[in-house]
Amino acid sequence: MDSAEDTVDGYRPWSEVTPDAARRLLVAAVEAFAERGYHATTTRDIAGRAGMSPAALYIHYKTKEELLHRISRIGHDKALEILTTAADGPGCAAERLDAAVRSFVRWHAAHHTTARVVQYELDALAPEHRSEIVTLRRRSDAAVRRILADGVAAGEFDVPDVPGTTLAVLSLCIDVARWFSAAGQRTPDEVGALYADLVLRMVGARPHPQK
Amino acid sequence: MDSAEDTVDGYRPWSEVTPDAARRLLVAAVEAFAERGYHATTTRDIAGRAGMSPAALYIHYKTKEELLHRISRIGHDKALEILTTAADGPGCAAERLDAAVRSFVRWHAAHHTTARVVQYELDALAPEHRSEIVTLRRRSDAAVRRILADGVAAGEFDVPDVPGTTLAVLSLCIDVARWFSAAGQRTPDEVGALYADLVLRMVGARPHPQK
DNA sequence: GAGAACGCTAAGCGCTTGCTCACCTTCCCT
DNA sequence: AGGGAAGGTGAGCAAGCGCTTAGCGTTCTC
Repeated sequence: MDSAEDTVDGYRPWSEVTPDAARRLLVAAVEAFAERGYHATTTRDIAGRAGMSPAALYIHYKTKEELLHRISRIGHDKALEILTTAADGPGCAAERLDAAVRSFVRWHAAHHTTARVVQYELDALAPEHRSEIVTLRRRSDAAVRRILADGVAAGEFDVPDVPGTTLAVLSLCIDVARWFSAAGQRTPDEVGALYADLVLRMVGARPHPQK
Repeated sequence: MDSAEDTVDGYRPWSEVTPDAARRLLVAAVEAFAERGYHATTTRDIAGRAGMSPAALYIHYKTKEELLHRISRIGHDKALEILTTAADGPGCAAERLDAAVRSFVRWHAAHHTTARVVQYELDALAPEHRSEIVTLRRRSDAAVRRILADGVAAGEFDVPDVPGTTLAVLSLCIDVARWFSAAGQRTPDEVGALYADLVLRMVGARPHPQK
C-alpha cells in the first residue's frame, strides 16, 4: 500500500530499519496506525499485515508503544532535517521560506500515511518518549521562526507577530497530513506550490526590496 | 474543567442536552475523548467522571459510539452555523471573510476540548454516522468557498485557486483545536484576530477597490 | 395508597487485549 | 557432525473491555 511512496525524493523510507522483519513490522504498524489510530490498532493486526504471528512482534520490539516511538522518532528526524536544510540554505528569506514550506508540505502529502502517525499520535507516547519528541518539534519551530525573523530584519517580510505566524505556518503544513489523500486530484508537488505561495502572501513578502 | 468555557459568546454549551444526567455524561465524554482519544477512553472512565456507575451510561445512550455521534453532530451544527452566519452576513467579501475566520477560530480556541473531538475523532464514527457528518462538513466548505468566489468576482481578492485556498483556510482554522491550550499566552480573541489578518493576506484582499 | 415508571447500581458475561512461554526450525561456526 | 544463536510459532494467561441483567429506592399517577 505504501509502495507508491517508496522512492519519493529519491528517499526510500525505513531503509535505516533492520533486519528485514523488523522493517516489515514497522511499515505494517505505520499503515495500521494511520488507518485506525494507535489505540484502535491491535498487535495481532500489525503482525498479520506483516505476515507473521502475533508473538513475532515481541522479538523485535519490546512493546507496541516502542513501535510508535520508533516511527515517531524517524519521522520527526526527517521533518526537522527538511526544515533546517531549507532554513540554512542559500537565497534570501523569501526563497528559503518558499523552499521550507514547499518541501515540508510535499513530504506531508507524499508520506501522508507516515505523517499522520507522526503528527497526530503524539499523545499515545509514554511520557519520556513524548518529551524527547517535543524537543525535536521545538527545533522545527525554531527553524521556521529564524526564516521569518531574517525576512523581517531584511525588510523583505511584513510580519507583526513572528511567533504567532510561525505557529500558523507550521500548523497549516502539518494539517496537510490529515486531509491529503492519494485518491484526490492534487499531487504533492501541486499542494507544495500552492502552500508556498499562500505562506509568502501571509508574511507579506516583497520581492527583494533592497535591490 | 470545562467551566471556563461555559459562557463564551453568551452560548452555554450542551444546554440542548437533557435530562441533566445525560448532559453530565456527555460533558464527561467530551473531556475524556479530548484528553485520551475515543478508543483509549473507557465507558467506566466516562461514567466515573460523571459520578455514576458504568451501567448508568446505557440508560441514556445505546453505545459509546452514540455518545461520540451526539457530540460530533452538535459540534458540527455549531461550526456550520458560525460559518453560514458569516457568509450570509452584511458587508463586502473581505468583511465577511474576516468575520468567518475570526469567529470560527475563536470557537475552536475557546472550545478546543470539544473541537478536538469534533475535528479529530471522525474516523471512529460508524459509517452511516460518518457520512452524515461529512455532509455537514461539505456545507461548511461551500460557505467559505462562496465568500472567496464573491471576493474574486468583485475584484476584492486575488485567488488563483479558489478550491485549494478554501481547503487551506479551513485547514488552518481547524488545526487550532490541536495546538491551542488554555494555559498558553494567547486568548481565543487574539488568535481569531491574528488568523483573520493572515487569511486576508492569503487571499490578497485589497481594501474596497470599487469605491 | 397501590402500581407503574424512572433512574440508578452491583455483579458479571463473553470477548479481546497486550504480552509471555515452551518449543521448533534454520543456519553458521568450528 | 555437533552446538548455539537468531528468528519464528501455537497456545494461552491475566487484565480490561463494552455491554447486560436483576433488583433497588424514589417519584409520579389515578
